[in-house]
Amino acid sequence: MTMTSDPSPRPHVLLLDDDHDVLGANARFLRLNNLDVTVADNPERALQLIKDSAFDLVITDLRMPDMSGLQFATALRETQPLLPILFLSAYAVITDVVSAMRLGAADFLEKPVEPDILIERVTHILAPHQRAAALQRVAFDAADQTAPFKNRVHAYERYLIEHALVRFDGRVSDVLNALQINRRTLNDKMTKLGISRHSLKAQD
Amino acid sequence: MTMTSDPSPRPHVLLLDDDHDVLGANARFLRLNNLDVTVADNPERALQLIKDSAFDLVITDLRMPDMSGLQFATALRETQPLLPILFLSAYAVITDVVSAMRLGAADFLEKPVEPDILIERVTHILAPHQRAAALQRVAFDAADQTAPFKNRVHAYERYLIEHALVRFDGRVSDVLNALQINRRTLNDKMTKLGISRHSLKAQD
DNA sequence: CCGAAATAGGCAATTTTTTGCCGAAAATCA
DNA sequence: TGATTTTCGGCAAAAAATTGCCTATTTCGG
Repeated sequence: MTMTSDPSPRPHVLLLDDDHDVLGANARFLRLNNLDVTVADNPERALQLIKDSAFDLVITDLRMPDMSGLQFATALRETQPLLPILFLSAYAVITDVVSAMRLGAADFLEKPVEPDILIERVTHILAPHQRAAALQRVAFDAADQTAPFKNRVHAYERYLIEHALVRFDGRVSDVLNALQINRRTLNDKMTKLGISRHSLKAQD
Repeated sequence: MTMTSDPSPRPHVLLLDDDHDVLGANARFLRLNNLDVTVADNPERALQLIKDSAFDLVITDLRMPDMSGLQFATALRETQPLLPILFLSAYAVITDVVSAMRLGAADFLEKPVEPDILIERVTHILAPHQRAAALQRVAFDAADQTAPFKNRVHAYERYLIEHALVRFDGRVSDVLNALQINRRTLNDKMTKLGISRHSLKAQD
């Protein structure tokens, strides 16, 4: 799991809304904030676009004519169980929010949304440690139910350590402090689990 | 299935609300529906009760004087990453619902809640297959990023064991086989982590 | 009710993990 | 470059976890 020389370009965001005014305004604003934005004004089109290229985030309205945002998200989840989804809605009721979160929504905002708030939430969702949290769900939830207990615990320990190393850019001392673990113990675990701090440092 | 001489066949529910009228009314109604209900009128008391005995569900108000329902749930999740939580709130805003779901809430209902709806949701949450699904969704990653390494690993171990127990309806022998773990080790871990197989068996 | 099977706790031997201390190697900085 | 900080492995004592054996209790099916 080496993060070699990934140029890490701009995050690719898919924006879905049936209202062209909202669509244009939000797209413009997100682009101003250095995001690569693709727009769709209906769910079918959005699903098609997702099939064709990779996105880092999907932002969708909840109320749309053909298909609700929840139906769209359900369809999306069939092929993309991890892709972060941010819901926007003008007249959200509690049950919609509950349903959206159960589908694994990254966040849920009320329209009209303040541009500053939108950018703040989007940035948060796209932040490395947030993505790592999403990865964690696959890694351990969906993971191999047949693996022995010990292996699964070791996999989780590996995740925790790698995650902390990424978070602190490979600085062991910070990891020690964050995880509240003995230095010697951490070193031993890293050796045993085959973790190298060098391969987890940022490169730019 | 077997309703013979089970010492505690009825699900044990903890009801937390600072309003004594609401507390009494809901408790009475839940008891009429064959649930074993314990009440608390403040979060500290609730946390103490949970430390002392095993519950199958916690129902809590969101707005309370000393500590919000979200703070309460956060504290609860430190020791009980899997215990289903049902939130009730009169003036819920979207962000509260999002936060609650992120803490692994089983459901979120608006006050005043129709007794029939309440019972329907509670029954649904307590259904074995629902609990299994909740285990997969919430799990351990609700634990905060600042918790010590050891605590997080323990939370994960707890998750694995509780998940397996639910999956096999409390049959330890099947859990041993699935997790490929020594029987003695499993028993010790369950004791140390405070896991009871009885509270994870199916019941109706 | 009885007998068989499953479950769980006490105990002690064994194994593994954790920890502190030492010094060496590597990275960082002035 | 040289000084300082950070990282890391060897070693051994201490602590904790794992395991097997034995037995008590509970559960289950007649």
